Amino acid sequence: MDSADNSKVTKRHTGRDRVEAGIVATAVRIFAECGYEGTAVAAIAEAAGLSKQNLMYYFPTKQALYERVLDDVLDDWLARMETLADPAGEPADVLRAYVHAKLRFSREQPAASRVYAMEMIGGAKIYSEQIKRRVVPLLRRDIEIFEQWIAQGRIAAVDATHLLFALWAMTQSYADFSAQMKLVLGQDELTDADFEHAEQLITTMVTRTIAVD
Amino acid sequence: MDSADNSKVTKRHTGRDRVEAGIVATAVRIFAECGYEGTAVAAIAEAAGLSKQNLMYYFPTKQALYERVLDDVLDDWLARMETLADPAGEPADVLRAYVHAKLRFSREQPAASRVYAMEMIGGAKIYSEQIKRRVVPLLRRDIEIFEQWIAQGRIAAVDATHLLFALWAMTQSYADFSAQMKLVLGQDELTDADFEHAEQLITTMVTRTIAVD
DNA sequence: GTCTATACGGCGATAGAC
DNA sequence: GTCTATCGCCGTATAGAC
Repeated sequence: MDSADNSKVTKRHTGRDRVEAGIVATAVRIFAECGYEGTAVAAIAEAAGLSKQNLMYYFPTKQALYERVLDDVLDDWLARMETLADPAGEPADVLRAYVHAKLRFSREQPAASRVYAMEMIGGAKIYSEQIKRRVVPLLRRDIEIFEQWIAQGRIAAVDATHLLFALWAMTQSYADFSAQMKLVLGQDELTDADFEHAEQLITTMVTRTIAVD
Repeated sequence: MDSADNSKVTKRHTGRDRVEAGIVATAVRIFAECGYEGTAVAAIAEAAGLSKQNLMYYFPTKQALYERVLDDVLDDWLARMETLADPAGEPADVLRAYVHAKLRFSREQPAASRVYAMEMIGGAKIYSEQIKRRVVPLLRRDIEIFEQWIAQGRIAAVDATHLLFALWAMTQSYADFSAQMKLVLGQDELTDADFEHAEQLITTMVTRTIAVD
């Protein structure tokens, strides 16, 4: 369970951990591009540089690999997010940092974001229990912090739950809907400048939304 | 191409059109739930009440059916959206109507929204040409209208492109991420009240964002 | 641990009778 | 237009040699 052991110092299982990490890294990309059913284990194996049968020595089933991919996605995302919400901090600063971190995740790990999004859109048939355990409590805690701020008159009285949904949606979309954005912008890729403009606009929206009159 | 002929008055092809419409309506739901590759043609056929082979008489290939589904999704969405953007109208009113219409689409046609979203997340490998032809021009026109408003000083000077992306993301997410929202809210379904709160929050955000100082 | 070979099922698509 | 029958491929998973 404590599989977030990426340090090169650790010697135990070095070989196996390295191989697994390589497989997972490749699998994230292909699952994101083709979806769960659309992905062939053989395609992941080939891209990762081993045989299909050898891959299935490390991950006995396709679903096991898929769940491991989602585990790692959550590990990465939670590690970036857990320190952020500080009830005592200045709300505008906290929210700015929140937007920045979430947008950075969309920028740096778009495949991770997309795999998670596809699982959600399909109704989280495989992974809903993990989401309930690991994600929902954090989101509820964030909502509570927003509501404390409102009760203390530190931000305007808006719907805290839907404010969080809005934050999530706006930042997430720069990974999930980048294909459409690229078409609108007439670009092959989203650039650093695009992400800076996005961050500025979203931050502006949030700041003006929570400003007390 | 001019397949948007739903009037019951039209007698030609009545039988065939009815059957096709039934198939498409069923297919939208199943594609949304299982994805393109995860969907078996036989599953659609059974749910629609005919044999797989008979379905393939109406739609020769799975991909043809899928494209038809996306065509109909776009038809519905465009019909709801095309009359909205009015450069002469009051910006706040236009944007309120935009949010209302898009959110209503997420409420009434979540499956349609999800099929479209899944196609986008996967990189629009099948449907990007249609999106380029039918969607992108409309989005660009909306962005231009926002920029006119800014040039005229009728709304605050924000990034028009990313404002549109934000609008799209926030409204879309109530269809695409409803699974996660339901988990956070602890509800089996999103209710009318949830959508009203969403609309109020999003409208508030947009209104405060565009307000001139 | 890695490879070869193969079992097994599911699915898209086609052919042809009625 | 609808049905029965079937082909052929692909993909997961397993067995067993090295």
